[in-house]
Amino acid sequence: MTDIPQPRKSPRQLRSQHTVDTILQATARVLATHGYAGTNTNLIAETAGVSVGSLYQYFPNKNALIAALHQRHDNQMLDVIDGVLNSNPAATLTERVAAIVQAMLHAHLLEPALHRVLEREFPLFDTPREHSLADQDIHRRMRHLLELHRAEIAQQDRDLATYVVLRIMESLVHAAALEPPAGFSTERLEQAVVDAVMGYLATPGGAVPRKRASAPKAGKPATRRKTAG
Amino acid sequence: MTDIPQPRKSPRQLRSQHTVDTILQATARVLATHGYAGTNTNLIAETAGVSVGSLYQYFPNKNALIAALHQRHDNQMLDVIDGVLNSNPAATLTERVAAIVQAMLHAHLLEPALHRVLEREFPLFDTPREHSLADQDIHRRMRHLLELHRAEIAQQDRDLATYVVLRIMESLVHAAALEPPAGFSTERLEQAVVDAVMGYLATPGGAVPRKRASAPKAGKPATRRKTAG
Amino acid sequence: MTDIPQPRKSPRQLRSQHTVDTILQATARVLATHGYAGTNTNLIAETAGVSVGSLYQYFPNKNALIAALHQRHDNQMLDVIDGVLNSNPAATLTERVAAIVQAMLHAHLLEPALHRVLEREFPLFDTPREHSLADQDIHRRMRHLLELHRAEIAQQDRDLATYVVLRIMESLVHAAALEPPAGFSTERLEQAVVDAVMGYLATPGGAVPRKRASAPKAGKPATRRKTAG
Amino acid sequence: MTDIPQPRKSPRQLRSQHTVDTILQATARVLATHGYAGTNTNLIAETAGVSVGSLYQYFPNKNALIAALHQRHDNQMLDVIDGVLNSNPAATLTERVAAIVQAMLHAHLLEPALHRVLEREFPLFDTPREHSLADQDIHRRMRHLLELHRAEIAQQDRDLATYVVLRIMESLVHAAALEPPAGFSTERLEQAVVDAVMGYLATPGGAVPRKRASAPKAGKPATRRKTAG
DNA sequence: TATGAATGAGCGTTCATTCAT
DNA sequence: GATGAATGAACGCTCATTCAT
Repeated sequence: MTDIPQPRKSPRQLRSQHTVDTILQATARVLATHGYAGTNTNLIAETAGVSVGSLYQYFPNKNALIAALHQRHDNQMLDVIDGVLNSNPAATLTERVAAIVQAMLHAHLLEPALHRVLEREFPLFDTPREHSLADQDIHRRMRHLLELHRAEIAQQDRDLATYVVLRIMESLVHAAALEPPAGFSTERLEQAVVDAVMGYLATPGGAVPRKRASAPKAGKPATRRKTAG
Repeated sequence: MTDIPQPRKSPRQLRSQHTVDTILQATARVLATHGYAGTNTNLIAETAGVSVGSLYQYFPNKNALIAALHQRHDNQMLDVIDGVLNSNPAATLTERVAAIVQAMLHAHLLEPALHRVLEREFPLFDTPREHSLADQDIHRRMRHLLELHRAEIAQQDRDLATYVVLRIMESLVHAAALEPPAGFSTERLEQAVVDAVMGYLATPGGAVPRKRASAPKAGKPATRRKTAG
Repeated sequence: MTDIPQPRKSPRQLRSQHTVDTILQATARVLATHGYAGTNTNLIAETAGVSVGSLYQYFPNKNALIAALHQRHDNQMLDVIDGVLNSNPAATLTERVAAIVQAMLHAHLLEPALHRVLEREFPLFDTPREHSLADQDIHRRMRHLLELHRAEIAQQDRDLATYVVLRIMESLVHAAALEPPAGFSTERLEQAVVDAVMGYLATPGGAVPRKRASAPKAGKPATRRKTAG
Repeated sequence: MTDIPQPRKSPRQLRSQHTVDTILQATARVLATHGYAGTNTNLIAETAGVSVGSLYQYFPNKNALIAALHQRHDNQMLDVIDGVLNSNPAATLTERVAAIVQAMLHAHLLEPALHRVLEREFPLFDTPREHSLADQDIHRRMRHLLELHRAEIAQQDRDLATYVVLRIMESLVHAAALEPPAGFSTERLEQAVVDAVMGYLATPGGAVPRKRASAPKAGKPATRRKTAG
């Protein structure tokens, strides 16, 4: 539980790097096909065509394998955001958010079973979501994106907004990709994620009087101004 | 994995009912303090001051204990929504959403460690999110709420909206209560959840041209009409 | 393992006797339908419509139940033999053996599953087949039968013969009733048991020179005289 | 109950083979000394001087251990018959049967306690006596033996005769070796087994009128013709 | 370095038996 | 007597990890 999930040794040789990759692939496959409960290091090693001993040469323990997979996933997400940031400089925020959501969804749809497991099994869950480096990078990139489009955003606190947007994206993309509710196409769900993100950003925020407010007049929806000229 | 998490026998005598409660309390405590990996039935029984045999008299297996805890939690959430629905008939949607969010947050803050574990460990996760009865009720209630306030909502598909709103609430409330980002007060996080929900509902949706549409001109934000009047 | 399998108290009252019978019936049924591994006292009690406590009022432990069932079976066999002995005074040995075999077979065919289990599970197997009273009675009756027909028997030692005949009957009747080889009708198997018993009895016995005998001439079958004029 | 009792992996290395042997020896010893009820995998492993893990590396479950012991025993019996078949071509059927009986008895007398347990505990007893390969071989060999000596046999159906002979041998050898009745020497019991087998084979069979035949006149023994010229 | 046989603590679960009611 | 909730020792089995080869 309190293990350091770092690769035991950084593979300097090519062969080692290849072995590490193979093991990780095997871990993903076993996790996806057998679920967490059915996953064990011996099976992973066997699937990878490697001996258990070798596995432990590169990963100090089972948790490290899962942590590495999380790492990998975080990096993929990071790449997704980076890709969007670095292309089409003229795009609107909505377009960019849509592009990110679409790419995320796509990534999750490649191995839904694996992601279903990864979503639940976070080996170091004692430590309060000790953000991985990639995780911090993701935050930074997203914050940068919001900064770029600050004119299109009603939310004032961009740091908080970054956090909220990432949470919304994560949960809704997971929902859409991994446990899609019956009756809705992936396209509509995808659109819903974008709606949720953009809707939040378009909201000034903090407008609701907390507790004990004299009951507002009527059913008028939250008033909203266009966020940009 | 494919177990039926139904109590083995419904306790008829008072003594039995008490035993069941005690066991569930103990499960929550052990889960919260030891995490899922550190939780085992013998420890639960010991903590409950009960023999393992008694535990298995009422719960067919370990998973059933967790499932029961989920059930309990779902029912709490259901009560929260019901409570809001049944009070203050003149309230706006925003106020009601705010009330629900606040109550949810409050509920999660009572036993954050337990909820942290419950969030990840869903013993029946093979079954494609086979919504518990309470879960379905929650959906129904929320849909009813949106129906009541349909005039304040821009999203057309109220079924989809219900799903999205519940997902957003769940993920952001969890985030706010169980792994709050440093630097933000609970109040602000709470407000952010409301913003996200209301922002989404206020968005007409579907406005984004999908793939390969003639690239939009410029950085115009997602257009948005006032949802009502 | 070293338990005394005697009923804890002899049921003097009618109600008690009935309870005991019910429990024994239930034991038989559970044993037959669930096999030994699937049989447990709680299930037996439930099947009998009686509480476990009551069960233990009449049987000191699980083994006692099985022992009682064996007892019951032994008594049935005893009755079978008695019945044959007490009828048709003019019958030949062959006819009587045939009648016994037939009755035994019939008895086993009523509850083959039960007998299959009973055959294997003899609770006191440590004690070297401590013959039950009924068992001893059976031996006595069979010896008496052979005595009556001594003129038709070639085997000299009637005590040994009794033992052998009972063993043959038991094993072949079990085989015929409980695991009949494919391709043979019950009738033929039944006949085979009679053949085996009568064949043995018709053999003078001890005719084979032990080890180192000067090799006999040829393939002549074991010569045999008619056993009786 | 419905387990496949195949070794989990066939040990390729010498060390492995040795481990397997040791485990089987230990199983036999524990079974013989503690009985089936007193036998458990941890004890077996301990007795073998091996860890439970190792035991389960080669045997999928407890039953597989017993099944392997049965296998071993079946093979021994097979060897016994083969040995007799391949020696002394001039021997009569009686001599050969005597030799087989003697060898079987001898084999059982080496580890009577073990065989006592094995006789009762046949882990695969659900499967309708799915004869092991060795078991089938035994049948084939015995049938071949009867074929060779068909001139010395009165029973017409040699397939049925094979079955009956094997059952008789098995039950009487067990009786003689494992629970010898007081008062008889092993030699006499051995002779009795031979008598039973040869007596059965010398009987034409089927001579008994079935049910309700006009009652035969008197105590004439089962008539019997000489089986061969 | 790689292998894979071996380890053994530990877990989920059962069930014969007891005893307060 | 009868009940059935409670007990808890014990067992089958797993699997992360080690280490001799």
